[in-house]
Amino acid sequence: MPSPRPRRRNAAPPPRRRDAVATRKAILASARRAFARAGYDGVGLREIAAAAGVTAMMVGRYFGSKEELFAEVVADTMRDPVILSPENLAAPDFAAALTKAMVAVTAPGATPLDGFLILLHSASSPRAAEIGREWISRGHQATLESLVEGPWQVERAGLFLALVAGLQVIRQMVEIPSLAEAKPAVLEKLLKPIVRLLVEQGNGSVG
Amino acid sequence: MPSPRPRRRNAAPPPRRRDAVATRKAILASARRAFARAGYDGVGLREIAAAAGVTAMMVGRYFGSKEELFAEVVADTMRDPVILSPENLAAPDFAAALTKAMVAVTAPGATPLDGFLILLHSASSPRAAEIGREWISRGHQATLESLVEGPWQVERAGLFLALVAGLQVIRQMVEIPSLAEAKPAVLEKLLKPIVRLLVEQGNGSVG
DNA sequence: GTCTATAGAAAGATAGAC
DNA sequence: GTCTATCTTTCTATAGAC
Repeated sequence: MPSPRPRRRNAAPPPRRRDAVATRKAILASARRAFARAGYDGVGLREIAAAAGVTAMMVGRYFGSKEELFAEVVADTMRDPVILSPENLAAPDFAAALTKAMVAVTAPGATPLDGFLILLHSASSPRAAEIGREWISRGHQATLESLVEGPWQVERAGLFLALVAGLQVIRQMVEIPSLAEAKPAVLEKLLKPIVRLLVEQGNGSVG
Repeated sequence: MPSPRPRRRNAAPPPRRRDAVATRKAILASARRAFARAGYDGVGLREIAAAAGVTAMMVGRYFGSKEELFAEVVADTMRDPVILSPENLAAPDFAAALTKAMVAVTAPGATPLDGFLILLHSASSPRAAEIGREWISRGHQATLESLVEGPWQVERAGLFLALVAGLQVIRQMVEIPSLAEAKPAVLEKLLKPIVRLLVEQGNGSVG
């Protein structure tokens, strides 16, 4: 065997196609879509990689493991809140603004709130649930507690989170027609007084 | 090899230990616990079988497949509702009764509502989600629609379901401390007016 | 009726060529 | 930096002994 490797010159190794940062970004975006749709256990690294245009091995190379990839995706989606956004919090009637945003982002097919959705779909994995608990507790729960007026801020902030989670479960995850096909205006009308009860003052004398 | 099978007489084949109905019941109970804890994808047939004291093969023998076993477990848990129980529906102040039940069954560690919990944990499996959607739509949603007074029964019934689902997500699945460690009395006090808004009449003029 | 043993597919992770 | 190929484990489902 005189020439075992006659393919190419040794001087100019061809840099395949894409650079590192673009590949990493593509994998992250693909993983975000896949986890939101099928959850941590419901999707494989091969599938994520294929949708990103690379092979499964690249995922391990860039993120170490599936779990680390998941953690990064969650961090990415939780970074800028869409319901508790600065604009909504600064609105004159922020209960109304929160309600409107809540209905919009939990619409079937809507993806802006996929951070929450990823957690809901992935809660069967203990490790995934723990990652999500950290983000919600230290992020959204804390924001809400400082926002809610009146007594029992902690509990009322938690109930607000429960309401958002429940809407997402019924409308996006299980897709029960009663809410999945409901008109946004109707939902807003029904939800607004509930949100008011939770975030505005004057709820200490009920019951 | 003169006597290849000298173990036992051929006249009295020993019926191992348990009868069919007891084994089936044990498998069903084990599967219910396992699915509630880890979801459809999060648990294997081996684990379910081991907790029931049998081998994985028996599960296939009694239920055909994992999916059929799951469907039977869901049917079993959905059969008698614990929040929408006849007693609660017949209570003088049924909004208060529903609220109390809602807080009780979504307490961390509580398992009476594991039908819902199983679905939440299993929603990443498309087939499991579909099984759950059928039960909720035709069962609880229908019951609620006939119970709710006033306009928009469909949407308000759905919102009630969303509230229960959200409580279960936050308190049992993700276990956010704000609600998981909250006093039941506080939660009842905060939730009662919300439940009233949803199930009692007179909510057509808000907004 | 219950078991051991295994087939066949798919998962995550890794080695090594180029 | 990217690939093909493979290791190891784990899953569901099934065949066959007793």
